[in-house]
Amino acid sequence: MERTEQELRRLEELDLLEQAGLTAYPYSFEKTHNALDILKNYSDENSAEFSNVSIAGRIMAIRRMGKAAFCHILDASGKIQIYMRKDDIPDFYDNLKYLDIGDIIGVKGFVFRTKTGEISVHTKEIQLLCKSITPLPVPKEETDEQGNKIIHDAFTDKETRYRQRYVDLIVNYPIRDVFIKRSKIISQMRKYFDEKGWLEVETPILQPIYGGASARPFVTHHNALDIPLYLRIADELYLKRLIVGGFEGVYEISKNFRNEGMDKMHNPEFTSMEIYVAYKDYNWMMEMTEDVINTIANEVLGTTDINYDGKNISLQKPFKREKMFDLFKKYIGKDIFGASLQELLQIAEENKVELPANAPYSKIIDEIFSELVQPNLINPTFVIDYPIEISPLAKKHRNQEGLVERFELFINGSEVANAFTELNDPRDQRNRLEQQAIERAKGDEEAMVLDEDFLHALEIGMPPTAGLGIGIDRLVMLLTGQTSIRDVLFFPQLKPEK
RNA sequence: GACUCGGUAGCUCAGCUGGUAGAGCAUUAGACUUUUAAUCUAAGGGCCAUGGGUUCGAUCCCCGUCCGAGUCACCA
Repeated sequence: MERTEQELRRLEELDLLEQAGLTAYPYSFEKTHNALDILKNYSDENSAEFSNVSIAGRIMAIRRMGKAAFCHILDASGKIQIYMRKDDIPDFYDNLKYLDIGDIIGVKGFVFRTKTGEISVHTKEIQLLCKSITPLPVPKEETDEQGNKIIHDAFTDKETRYRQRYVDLIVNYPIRDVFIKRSKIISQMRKYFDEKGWLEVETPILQPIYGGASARPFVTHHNALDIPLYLRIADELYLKRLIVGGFEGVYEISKNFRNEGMDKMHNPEFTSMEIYVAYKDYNWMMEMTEDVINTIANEVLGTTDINYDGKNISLQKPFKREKMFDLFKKYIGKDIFGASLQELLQIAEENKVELPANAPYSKIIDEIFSELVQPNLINPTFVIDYPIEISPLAKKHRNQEGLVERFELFINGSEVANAFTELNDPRDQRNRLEQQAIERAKGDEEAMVLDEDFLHALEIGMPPTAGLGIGIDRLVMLLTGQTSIRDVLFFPQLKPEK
């Protein structure tokens, strides 16, 4: 391994510190406060309560001035300034020159306010808790007259930020808010479902037959069984088996895997939430969906008004509800319900919607929708009643031939949720999956695979059920203002280096 | 997968019409006991992503490769 000049120097310093009798990697440290506890609660009146604090954190800046020094340390709550004088720590002070940005220290002392007014900790005892060998990027932070923070030499290289997220989290400290919000969004969602009495469950990730969505899977191999296994593309079919089994509300928050392209909206592994509730239909599910999103926004953000990508979006319920074919009418000026393949192709051509060669009917509808309608759906909109061809797991519409009871929720032109009144007539389900098998035989790699055991479960009998899937990553993007999925994942998929 | 842009010091970047590199921060040495982008003085640090080509000579021009970003395509 090649080491840089700075790393070699730090390794030497580490030796020197150890020769001086210090432990560079001790086992624990007793903290009494976080940086934020002190900054928020300290005042000149109650300073006595802060006469003996113990804090720890990573050195982010150090200013040595002869026989006194200042540094800023960063802990999980934020940054705080430390003041050190040779008089107070005579034994340690000479070692200060061997401390670097990136080292972790523990400090005991009293809180005070400096001449310039910054709340700081005056060190009485100091201990090295971890010596850092590899230098961190060193951005500088300036506060201008208006109190705005200006970052100089920010650590901006996306590739390194994603590959070394641990560095990114330290140096670009504010990004941790996105991940904290992500965690809160998920726990609020869980809380909402748990309070309703629905059961969080786990179903197989390794599946002998994949299903529940139209996508290409990852394939792996089980050695002992000597069979191929697929990483799940959706939870749907297993969760419905559990409804058959007698649970009346089950949900799962989990990773799905799709072997497809990656871009700002797609990562090969992504998190989704799927929930199935017995005796309900998609109308009920729409209300539940807007309620859960509304609740999460209020709990996590404290508001339902968000700004995303320069657009103001209201998550106030109720959300708009639009029938899919009404939207077609609205945005292409034509009723295409029941249109022939020829007519659809013509519309696609007129509107410059590009289609793959020999696209099936369902694909064309889908393309026309995503090109001409979807981008217009900025405020939350439930698009309801889809053509049967593109929804093989949804129940036939109770009033209208050729449609199913399905909705998708679009916000800012992007799909956030997908739901239907679940198809529970085993005869119809078999027909539809057989139709998929035909599409598959014709070369549609994404068409669903027929799962006999799933059909068997439906033949045992599944009560009327409503099902919903929410793309957690996209919801998090929306609620945190991020425009790339990579920025809501700690470790987005990248090509291996070299 | 296609196109565009990018890869130069630990970090952020500059580098002219081709003449083998520059700044700030970081680092090192010195000064400084309330600094805060600390300051002042001095110094070190580079296989210019990578492999070829053109040229007397390539960070720069040409071709290939790798990695990333963006757009499109594929894809919910």
